[in-house]
Amino acid sequence: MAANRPTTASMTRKERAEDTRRRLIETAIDQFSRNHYDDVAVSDIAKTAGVAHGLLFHYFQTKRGIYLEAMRQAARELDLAATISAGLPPGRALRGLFRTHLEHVAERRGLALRLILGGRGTDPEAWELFEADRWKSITWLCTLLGFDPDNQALRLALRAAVGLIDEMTVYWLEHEQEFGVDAIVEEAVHAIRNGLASAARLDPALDVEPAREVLAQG
Amino acid sequence: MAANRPTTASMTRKERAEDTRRRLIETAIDQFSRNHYDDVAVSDIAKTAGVAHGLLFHYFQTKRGIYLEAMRQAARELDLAATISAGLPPGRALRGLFRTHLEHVAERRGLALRLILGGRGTDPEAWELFEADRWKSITWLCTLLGFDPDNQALRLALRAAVGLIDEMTVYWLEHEQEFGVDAIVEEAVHAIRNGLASAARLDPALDVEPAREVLAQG
Amino acid sequence: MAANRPTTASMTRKERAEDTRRRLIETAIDQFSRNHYDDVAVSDIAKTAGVAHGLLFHYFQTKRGIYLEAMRQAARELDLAATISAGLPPGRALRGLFRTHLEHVAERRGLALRLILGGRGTDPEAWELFEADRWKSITWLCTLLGFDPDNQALRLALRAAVGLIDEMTVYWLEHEQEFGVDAIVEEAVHAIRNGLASAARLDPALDVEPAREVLAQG
Amino acid sequence: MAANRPTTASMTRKERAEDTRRRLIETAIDQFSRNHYDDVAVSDIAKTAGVAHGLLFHYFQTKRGIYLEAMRQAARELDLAATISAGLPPGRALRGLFRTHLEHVAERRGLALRLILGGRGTDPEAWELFEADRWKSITWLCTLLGFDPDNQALRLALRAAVGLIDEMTVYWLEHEQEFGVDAIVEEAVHAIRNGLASAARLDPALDVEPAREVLAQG
DNA sequence: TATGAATGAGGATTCATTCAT
DNA sequence: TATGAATGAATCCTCATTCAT
Repeated sequence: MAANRPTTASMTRKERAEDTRRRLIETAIDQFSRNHYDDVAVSDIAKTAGVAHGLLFHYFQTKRGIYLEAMRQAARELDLAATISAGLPPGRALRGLFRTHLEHVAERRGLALRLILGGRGTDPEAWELFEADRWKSITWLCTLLGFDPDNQALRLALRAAVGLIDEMTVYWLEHEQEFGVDAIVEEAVHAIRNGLASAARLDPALDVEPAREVLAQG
Repeated sequence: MAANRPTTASMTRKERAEDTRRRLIETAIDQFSRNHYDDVAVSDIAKTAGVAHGLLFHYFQTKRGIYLEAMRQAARELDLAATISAGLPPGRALRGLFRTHLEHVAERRGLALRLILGGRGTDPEAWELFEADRWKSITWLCTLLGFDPDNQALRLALRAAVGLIDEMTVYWLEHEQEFGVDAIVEEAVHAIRNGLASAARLDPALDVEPAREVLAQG
Repeated sequence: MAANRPTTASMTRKERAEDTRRRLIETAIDQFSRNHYDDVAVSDIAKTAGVAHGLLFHYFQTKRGIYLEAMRQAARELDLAATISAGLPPGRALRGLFRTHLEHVAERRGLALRLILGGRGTDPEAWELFEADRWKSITWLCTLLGFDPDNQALRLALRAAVGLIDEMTVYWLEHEQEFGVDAIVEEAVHAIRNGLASAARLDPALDVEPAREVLAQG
Repeated sequence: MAANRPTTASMTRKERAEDTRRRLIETAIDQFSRNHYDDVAVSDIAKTAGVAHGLLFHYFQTKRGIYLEAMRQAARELDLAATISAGLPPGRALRGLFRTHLEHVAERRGLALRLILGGRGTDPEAWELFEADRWKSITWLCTLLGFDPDNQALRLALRAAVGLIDEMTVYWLEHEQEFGVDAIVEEAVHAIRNGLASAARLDPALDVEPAREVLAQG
């Protein structure tokens, strides 16, 4: 689990401190993606990280402190929107984004299943962290396709489509990838396109056909 | 909170016991749908139910015992499939089922948001209880439409469609029902129909068009 | 475990009550010889005896109540002195008494190992019950041999001899009776005879030789 | 109760910790030799030791943990064999050993009466601790006298002799030492010598006379 | 006599957090 | 920065005992 890093001996005091902090967060992410907040003991995190109990409080003040820090770090790692590559045609960009996302998620299975796809069941504040990323992606997509990101019908339909994609991802992860990544990516695009159609039904003022056309081409 | 019931005086000993038990479960459902397992204290449940601390253990042995009992009861209350009315044409039946479900869910908002739609984040064993209901519904639908409920592509696509519906329901609940129930029901049916199409893309051996047609008519 | 008794149906009300009581005590002896007082739950006794929880209190008022009643019953069952047969020559009587004791003890292994031979570790009040039996036997023996049962040296030496016999019994019970009962009985008699000698050394006023002679003949 | 120790102020942090630990064990021995395991409350131990409730668990994890640690410490303190002085003639060595043992036991009356001489009635695991010491002494004695310590007859007879000695010790302790230590020591030696004779009767292959002779001289 | 629901005190254990070194 | 001893509140669970039926 621990990557090979320079030995303790070869580090300056500051580097060692930085390293300790990193190790704590790393361990925290690991524990919190396995267990619920209340089922994780700070003393366990410290012990596993090989660090004195009290030091954890020196760095993060409180249990909730290290928890949120860990969540922030996890969100950063799995941030969909962070990988958006500008300049590509929308269909291409979206497909690339989904593929990258699936790869990330497959790598960090436990983390993803519990934190990202785990649903609202977890801590609300933490959920917001990940939910914010989702909305960032939705907003980005709306803008890309020339829609008003505040349109209620669009928001409902696209958020629901993301729900579909999340659930599909879970099924895919849990069934040892019986389906190829390409097929899943394609279904994700379909989900978005169907979402646009759904939005148009809920709000007839929307003209979604051009956008659906554009996304069809990848 | 307490429903109107016959007064304590008018009950036999056994009826009073039954009532106490019911009251405990009721309270437990309430508490567990507000807070996470670890954040609920058994003593609180007992106190709220107006019952001695130890009695709870007399009935349920352990905290987890009453928790699971409460979850089972909640699942029973919100069981989609339980309301299936036989004999109707599929499209009609499905729409009726969705409508009933949405009404239930609107009534038991807190419970639904945390437990049913709350996701895998909560207790795995509890999640299974609700997940089982979902699969029961999916299986019922497959059978109704003449499909093999074990087909992997169908399973993935329909489970994903349910994910969409759940997320749509959450959005609908959280936005004070800006959209009419009818519109949501209609979108849910679309989600299922799109799911069938998705399944056919993943598994070309499937012939889904007739079923999609049938569902279009409500 | 439960002996064959007339069926419940064939009993009068009073007999049934008597039977219930007996069953409770029987169960209590069993449980208390397996576990320490605090580790036995009244509810367990009641459940095992197949009797309502509260009924136990009807009969015995308190946990300690049924405990002492059970101990008394156990003491009665294993009372050494109870089997004393008058009229025999001392050596013969003593040997018969030891043999009977060993047989009893072998039959009620669990009970004996924990309660009788278990030592002072158990409840003092219960220990007294069994200790009293021991002193009764010692007194009987002194009288039989014409000694003053209050002589301190005799008391110390004979009580110590009983300690030897008890420990020998434990060893014998735990080693599947590698040694024949006859040999053990003979060693027990030796222990008593050595006890007399020991008493004489501690209190030179005692003349024990005649008694030692008498006991040698069996 | 508390021995004279350097004041708190004069200690390093580590020394103070060590001291706290010691104080906890000391208190535990005290409590457990007065009351049965279940009748001792951890919170009482902590309070008496003047230490926070939770600290006890920091050191010993569980109630049973501190209990066994206390028993081990008690066993160490009263270990007969630990005081064996090599090089002396057997009779002399044995007598010295008995005298030391009696002195120890008289000092730690409560502890001895309940734990060491208390018998099998207490916790089996704890009993084993003390029983092991007894067998160590018996083995030492066998070796000293040139016997095979695995001989069954010897084992039975010597273990029984130890039973005699224990019971004699109890009587002696409870009767305010009416008999002098020397007399008791001498009787203990007699018990061992009689044990050897007993073994020879049970196993005629044993030649115990020389050893009995040797022990006679002290 | 018999039942088992109801009570509430008591006790082990966990754990976040503080703090002296 | 780093350590781990110390604190005490919080919580689950057990169990003897009572009592209405």
